[in-house]
Formats: sequence, C-alpha cells, structure tokens
Amino acid sequence: MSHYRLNYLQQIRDRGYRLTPQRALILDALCSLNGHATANQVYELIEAQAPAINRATVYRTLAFFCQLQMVSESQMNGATVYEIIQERPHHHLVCRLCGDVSLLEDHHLAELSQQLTQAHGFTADLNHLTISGICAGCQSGVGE
Amino acid sequence: MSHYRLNYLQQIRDRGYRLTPQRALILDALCSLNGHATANQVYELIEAQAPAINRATVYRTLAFFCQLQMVSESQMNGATVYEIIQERPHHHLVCRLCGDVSLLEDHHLAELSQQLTQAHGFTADLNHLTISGICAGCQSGVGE
DNA sequence: TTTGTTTTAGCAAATTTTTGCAATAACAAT
DNA sequence: ATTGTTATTGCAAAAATTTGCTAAAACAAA
Ligand SMILES: [Mn+2]
Ligand SMILES: [Mn+2]
Ligand SMILES: [Zn+2]
Ligand SMILES: [Zn+2]
Repeated sequence: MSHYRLNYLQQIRDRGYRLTPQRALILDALCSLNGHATANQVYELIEAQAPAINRATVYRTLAFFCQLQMVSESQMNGATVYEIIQERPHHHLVCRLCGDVSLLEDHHLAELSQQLTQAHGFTADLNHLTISGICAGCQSGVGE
Repeated sequence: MSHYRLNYLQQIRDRGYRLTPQRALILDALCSLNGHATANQVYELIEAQAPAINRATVYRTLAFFCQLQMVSESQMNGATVYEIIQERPHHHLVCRLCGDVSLLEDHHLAELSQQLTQAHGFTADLNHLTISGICAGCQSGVGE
C-alpha cells in the first residue's frame, strides 16, 4: 500500500512542482490510513507524529494531489474521503440505507468508458467512482 | 421545469413528513434556478422574494430532499449543486480542464445499472451522475 | 374550532473549509 | 556554497456548513 513504487514523489518534481516535506507526509499518511481517509484523519495522523503541519496545508495539498490525479476525492456517507490512486483503478457501491461500502471492479466500467469516447470524444477519469443505491442485504429486508 | 407535475409537495405528506412553506419555497427556487444551483443561490433567491428563511433551513432542507430522492446533489467544478430529480434521469460529463458541463443521456448507463443488479444485487440510484474527464475540445488542443 | 403531540424552523454557537498575505524554503543558476 | 527567484507554507481572518437547543407551527384527533 505504499505510494513509493508509484514514484509520486519523483513525479511531483517531474511535473514542475516542488517536493516539500508536507507533501511527502500527506502521501505517507494516506498510505498508512489505507484508503478512504478524511482530511481531518490525515491532519491528526501527521500531527501525532510531527506536530508541525497546518490544517490549511492539508486541505490545499489534498486538492493539489487530486488535480494531479495522484489522489481521488469521493463522497462516502456524507464524508469527503481521499485515497491514493493506484495503477489499477477500483470503485465502490455505497448503500444509502445501511452505509455499506463494497468494491466494484474496474472492468464493470470498461463498456461505459468506451461509449463515452465513441459518442462524445470524452476521456473519462474513472479513477474511483462511487455509486449510491441500495445493497442486496437491504433489499431482502436483512438491513432493517 | 415545474416540480408540481411531479407531486412532490403531496409526496412529502404521503411519506409521513410535514409540508412547510419553507420546503415549498425551496422546491420552487430550485425550479426557477433551472438545475445545478448552489445552496447559496437557493438562499438568495428566496431571500429576495420572502425575506424570512434561515440558511440552516436551506441546508437541512436540501439534505432532506436528497434523502427523499426528490433532489440530487453533485459536485461540479468545485461547487456542490442541487437539482430537482425529474422522472427521466440525466447525467453529465464535466471537463477537468475547461470546466465544460455536457449532457449524458441516461441510456448510456443502462448496461452498467443492469450489471450492478446482476453481479451485486445492487440497485443503483443513478439519478444524476457526474463523470469527470477531458472533453473532446480540450483533447484536440482547442481548449488551450 | 380547539387542543395536544411531534416535527420542523430559527437562532446562536461550533465546526469545517477556504482565502489573502507575508515569511519561508525549494530549487536552479551561479 | 551562495544567491536569486518563485512556489509553497503558516497564520489569521473569512466564509461555508453543521449542530444543539428552544420556540413555532403542522397536523391529527377531539
Ligand atoms: Mn476505494
Ligand atoms: Mn443536471
Ligand atoms: Zn444496505
Ligand atoms: Zn474541456
């Protein structure tokens, strides 16, 4: 779950930006938190280790990584969560009733992605989609 | 573009909630704003007409309508926008470079929706999806 | 109508997120 | 190593959003 094999630190510089300790700390934190972390969780984890980072920096840096497509931002049960984008994308189904978050393999979106290219010339990001709805359990009445 | 033919006002009561003037005003505002309106736009429009609604009420009521699936909430170029859900769903492609928002017809999602049911027993909401990516214009270098 | 019950709205405060600006520090060039 | 340039950070303030609590009002039942 490390971001190091993705060479994101190097990529930051290659893309013309500066590699700061804060940026490295935030990528590290996202990795330790292992996906779907809130800005506040990132802040608190870093704060616990090296008590010298500003909340504004966390927010700005997360936005920066999203723009660079190194991190995804998604809404999950009300919270805004961040996750490192790995080389193989994955997605989620989120149940509106019980809050359950399940995995959706990327291949389910291949067809759609293709259609968007063909019909609209649009290259979809589709790094980490979350689709809301009602899960199997809640439909069969188990979730009640 | 009126919500009246959707009988949302009646539905509020039928589903066991109370029909308040604030709720009606917010649905009306969403209609006049004609889709993709921010909470603040809703607030300001109502404020201009009947200067007696609280911001907290706007936020809470928009969340309430989302829960009831009468209104959709989406992220569009940084802003959180709301739109009345009509009987026929529609979606959007949002360009990450130029910000262009284009229409995506619902039939493009039929295949995916079906797969989610088959493979996961999941009933996706798919009322108003927004997919981020790069539009045709920006790819051909027009958007630069 | 009037009354009683319970949901909803308003208000004020708390919390979260964004922003402007000056100081700092990355990095390229000497 | 030192220096200069410019992106990035921290800080403080502003703006946006959420929350707890009380008063108001919607609605059901008399
Ligand atoms: Mn994920
Ligand atoms: Mn729309
Ligand atoms: Zn569920
Ligand atoms: Zn574009």
